Amino acid sequence: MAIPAERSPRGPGAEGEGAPLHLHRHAARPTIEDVAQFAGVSRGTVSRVLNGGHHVRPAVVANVNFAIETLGYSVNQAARNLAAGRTGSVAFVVSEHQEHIFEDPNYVLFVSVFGKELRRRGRHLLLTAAEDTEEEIFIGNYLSAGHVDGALLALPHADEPLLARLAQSRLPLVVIGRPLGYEDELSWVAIDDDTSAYEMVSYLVGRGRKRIGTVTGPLNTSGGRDRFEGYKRAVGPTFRASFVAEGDWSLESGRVGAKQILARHHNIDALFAASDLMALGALAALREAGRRVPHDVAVAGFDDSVAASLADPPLTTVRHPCEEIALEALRVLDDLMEGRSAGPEHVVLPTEFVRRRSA
Amino acid sequence: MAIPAERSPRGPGAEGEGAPLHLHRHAARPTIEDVAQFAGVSRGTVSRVLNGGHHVRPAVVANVNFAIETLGYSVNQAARNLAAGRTGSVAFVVSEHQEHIFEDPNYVLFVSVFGKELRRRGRHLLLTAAEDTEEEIFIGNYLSAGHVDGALLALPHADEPLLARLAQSRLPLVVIGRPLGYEDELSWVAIDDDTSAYEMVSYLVGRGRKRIGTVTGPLNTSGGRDRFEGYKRAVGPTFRASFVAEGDWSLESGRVGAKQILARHHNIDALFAASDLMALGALAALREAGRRVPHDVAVAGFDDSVAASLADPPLTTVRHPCEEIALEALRVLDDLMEGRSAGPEHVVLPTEFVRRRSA
DNA sequence: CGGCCTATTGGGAGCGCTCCCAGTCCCACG
DNA sequence: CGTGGGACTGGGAGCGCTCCCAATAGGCCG
Repeated sequence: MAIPAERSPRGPGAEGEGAPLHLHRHAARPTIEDVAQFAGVSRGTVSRVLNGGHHVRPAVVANVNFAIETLGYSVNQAARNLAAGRTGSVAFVVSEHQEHIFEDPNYVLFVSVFGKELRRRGRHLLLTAAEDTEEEIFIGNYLSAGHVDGALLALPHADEPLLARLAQSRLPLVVIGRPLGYEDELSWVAIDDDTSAYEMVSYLVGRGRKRIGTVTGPLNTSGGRDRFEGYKRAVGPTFRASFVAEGDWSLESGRVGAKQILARHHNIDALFAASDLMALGALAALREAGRRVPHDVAVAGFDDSVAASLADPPLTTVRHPCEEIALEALRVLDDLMEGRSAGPEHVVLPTEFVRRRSA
Repeated sequence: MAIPAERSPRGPGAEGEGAPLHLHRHAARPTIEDVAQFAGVSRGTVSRVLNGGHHVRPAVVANVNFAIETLGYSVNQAARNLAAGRTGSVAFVVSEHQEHIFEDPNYVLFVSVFGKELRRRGRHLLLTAAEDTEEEIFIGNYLSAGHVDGALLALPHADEPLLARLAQSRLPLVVIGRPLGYEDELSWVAIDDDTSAYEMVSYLVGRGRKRIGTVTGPLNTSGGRDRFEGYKRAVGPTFRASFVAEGDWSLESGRVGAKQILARHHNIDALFAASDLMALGALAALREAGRRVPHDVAVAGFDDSVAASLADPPLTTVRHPCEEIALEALRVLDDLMEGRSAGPEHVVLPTEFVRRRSA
């Protein structure tokens, strides 16, 4: 019942000879019209209920919902998107080489949260990794061509041509992390890297550590730069460049960086790595050099990724609220897409000091 | 030009008073009609060109393509999907806990390949992780409700209720890896785990190793089981259960497993881990136990993931052709979705022995 | 040279929604 | 009791495609 026989076949042809085959494809998913008929209201009313139920009597809302439940109706996104003039998808753009992406648990977490949340809103997540400049151009074109309603960007490097391109398109955009050079024009969600790093290094100082080295993130990213600034502020006048090595967030770069510093100052008593992964690398380097952690050298990481608690010893680190960042970015993007926000929005989320055994 | 003034506004209202505002949204993306007009053909012809150009004169095809290029036209997926009666998306379902997923580079590679390839075909990738039974039910309903055109499954465990549920839905489905218990009814793409493992362990035997331990994958997965079978076949009558520890693919389980075997047989001279990650863990355990690799103990992994070449020493392993598997799975799924295949299709892809320094 | 067949082409119908204009109904107010 | 106005509803129009039927244009055979 409620799947009326008059659901007309595709073309005008082939009437009366028994139901045309293509009518049965997929057991005829019910449409909004079926629901309307079942509930004894009009298509318009069902649509209203589907979209928040405003201006519909509560009793009618209940009726319609009952019909929806009974018929097992679920909205056809394609039709909705076409009618509403949107695409129904949001892109998540990362510009990194694949090896790095897979290494970084944060990305995976972002993807997971974005995917789940967007599905709840009847939207899709489009994953795009810009591995080289050519890809970036393709992506830029693709995004500007109107295939997506908005985009979430995680572009660590400051010199992104993609960013410049997208900044002037009208596409709703939210950047994860502070976009160097576009802080004012674009919306972004980030943490206070500087202060977080400052607090961590101050903690090391407070524990009596005197010779504190650091493996920084890439200094052309806001995260890398700001965490380094925090470190400098905390060590104060004792700062010396020979205590610093620049890494690229990766485990390997942490190992190499720690080795360099160790070669220059065999007596360092603490090491602040700007990411957990690099801290893991540093841990390996220290082990190889025969240093005990935290007894000889205290090690601090950043991110509080899964790796941090699995490390040996578990890492003292700064919790980077990835999930909250993801949700907040989504909220800002929603506002942008629905035209609810006046201008670029900037959100800074708090971090949290996590003390474990490495420092 | 070519954006004709007669593109009618939404409703019948507000004519003649200058163009209604909403006409300008997004700079009016050109439609198939605009292209048709520009090329001097009909909508139908443009559509034909868009879909392969069959039954259209080459000269006309060229014309239409020129128009498309000139106007910067790109198809509106929502409209296409609605008209074609499909959803335009494909789900990739993984059932694993998040920590494991992020640990496994294979998944990330799959996601990347699927995403890129599907985008090329104008489809979306829907990522869904079934973290618990409740989630599985939700996903099962969601998929069966007709929100996707097909699904790719990576469900390592044999006892998947989700699998049972989906197996009887009419949804086109391709499983990555051999689905224990559903080998015949479902399509799948896999490698020959048994033979690959057999060859690897035979290699160890051929190098004169006599006491070969193994850390297996979960024995309720086809991969774990089959690699173990290959190991048993290769060691032959010298097989003893005390040389075996069951792992769960994770690094940590590799370490634990190796330690167990080491405790029982302090004189093992080779170790076959059913995954690179577990081999990495085993490497750590051996290092802690003061064994040199490969001098004292040869170590072999499986997968040839990025981790394998970064390990110290680099791992001798079996290359698992992830990318090829992904592409093949997509092809099979395409066939299924387009109704081109008669029944379930089964593909077994070749692996490759990769010799590095660990064995 | 006429008729038949096939390769092309045009364009009507419709996919399942959202939007929005016109009512319709009902209640408070004067 | 008449009227204005707000809360609800119904349903036409249209989103931009694909499908498919009918129509046209050649090409080939007898």
